[in-house]
Amino acid sequence: MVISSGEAAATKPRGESKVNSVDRALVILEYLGTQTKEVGVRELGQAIGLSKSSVHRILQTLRARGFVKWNPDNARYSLGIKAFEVGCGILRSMEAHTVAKPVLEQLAVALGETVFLGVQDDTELVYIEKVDGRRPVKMYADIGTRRPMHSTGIGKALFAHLDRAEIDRIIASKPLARYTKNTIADPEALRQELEKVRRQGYAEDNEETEEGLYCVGAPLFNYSGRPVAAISVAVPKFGQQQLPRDRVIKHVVAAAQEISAKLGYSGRSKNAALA
Amino acid sequence: MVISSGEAAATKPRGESKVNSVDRALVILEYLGTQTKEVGVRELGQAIGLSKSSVHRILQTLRARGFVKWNPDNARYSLGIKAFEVGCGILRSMEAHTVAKPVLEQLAVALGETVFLGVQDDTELVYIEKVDGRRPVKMYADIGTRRPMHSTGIGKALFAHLDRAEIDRIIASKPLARYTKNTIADPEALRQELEKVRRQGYAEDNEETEEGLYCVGAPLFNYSGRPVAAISVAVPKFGQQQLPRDRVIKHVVAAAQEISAKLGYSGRSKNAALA
DNA sequence: GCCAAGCGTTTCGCAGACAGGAACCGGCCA
DNA sequence: TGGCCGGTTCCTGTCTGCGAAACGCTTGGC
Repeated sequence: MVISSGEAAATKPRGESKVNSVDRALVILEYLGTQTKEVGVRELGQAIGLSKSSVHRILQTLRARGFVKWNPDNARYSLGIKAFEVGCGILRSMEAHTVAKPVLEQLAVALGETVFLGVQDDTELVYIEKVDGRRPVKMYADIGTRRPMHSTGIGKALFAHLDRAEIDRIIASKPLARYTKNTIADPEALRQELEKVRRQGYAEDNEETEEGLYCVGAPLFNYSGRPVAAISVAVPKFGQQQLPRDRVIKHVVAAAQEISAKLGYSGRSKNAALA
Repeated sequence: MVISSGEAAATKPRGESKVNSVDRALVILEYLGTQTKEVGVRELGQAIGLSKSSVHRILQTLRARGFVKWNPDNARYSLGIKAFEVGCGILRSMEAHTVAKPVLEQLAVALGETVFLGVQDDTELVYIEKVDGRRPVKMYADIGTRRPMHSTGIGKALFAHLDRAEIDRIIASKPLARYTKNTIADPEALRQELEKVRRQGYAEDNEETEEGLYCVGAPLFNYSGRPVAAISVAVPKFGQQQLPRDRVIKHVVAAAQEISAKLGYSGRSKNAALA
């Protein structure tokens, strides 16, 4: 069923029925997820525009289920372990993660650099796994972090293998943010870059997200030829990094192909299969 | 509100105020977290005892915030990436995780076995990090998994360093489940075991959770001397495993002490500080 | 040692949001 | 083709959840 053409018109007038209090609870969870420190009821209410009592009542509910932790010493709230437990459930149902992890670990050892696994979420990308390399410094990104699709190795690797319509949608969704002087912030240039990435089968991020950081990303395909995730290796440009590009690229592409094969990918794309 | 304060209700003056729909939404999230496959509205409603329309309305709300993903092909629901993203927020605010991870990776390389990091959550323990060793088989546990405190290396290492009252509370909370013939299921025997663990500074799990699996766990203390987490190494007893116990124990304890030191632990316990 | 300010918690009456049965729609299978 | 199963939408009475205000408690300034 491909009704992508009229979906905007068809889905829009449809009842946007939602439950107010549930929505508020989710906003609270989101907010707590961004905070590294415990927060108070009032502060929380002010941050998200709700009355103290409403926030308090919802927090009690979240607490009763373990999604929120309450510190009896200062009566402040923070995210509970249950939130983590539930969120991790997604990894168990994601075959790509299970299959990819051991390969990522080999890759990290072979190259000695930090390796990432990421998936697309709407118009952005979320890192879902990270294996550190031998380098002491390694705070480029963390599991659960969100990044744009156009500036990272993983992002571009995924981006390039989407349908034309999907690419258009993402590019149109918001202006391409610029992070460094190398960031590709022009839509037309990005399209050309994606075309190149698609042809060569891997993506390079040459200080496009962060100064001094070079990344190589490659997509993972499942049995149906859909790009379900992507991996990347981050190589700092500081110091004397002897790793030649070719070597990094070769390893990343090989690892990606190994994972794709384990996911049942036979080399044919989704588009070809549907045509 | 009906005047219920007349008699027995006086025992419940404590505000048990909670928001019904939020609670239901959390139940839905919990349920989705346990499923590896997408579920339908009706199935979900039956599983948690709610009407189709209520479930649907809540799912729409969760979906709008990205906590739930909707598969347009089969119109089924599953956990959304946002749930993962939010849940991971807890790792960023947990110093022990950040500090421990590189040490765990060294440990995994040094011993070639799988290493875990876990924290206490009420009466149980939750794994929050895992670094695989070189062995091919390694499906003992996964990140986000819950385990009892009395049968695992990590669990006993944490358990042993809690306050007396806390130990009593956890033991009293539910009967000690037996998993293998070695599981310590007797409260008194467990107390003695914990005393031993506390004295020697590490915990051994000799096939107490799973047949054929030997683990060594050690606690991590923060600046205030509180046991905030614990690490463990799992060694399969199958095949020819040459790793002598002493070597595993030495490495685990050393790694735990290194992490504790980085967390500001100076060697004095919380109890001593309070006395 | 006092008072004031700020915090989290609790109360309470009313508005209106929510629950859930039932109808509707569309796809799948026999 | 007809029956079934599941998702979505509609509608109404009920009871839930909202938020201003009151309540204790702790803190810090004078």
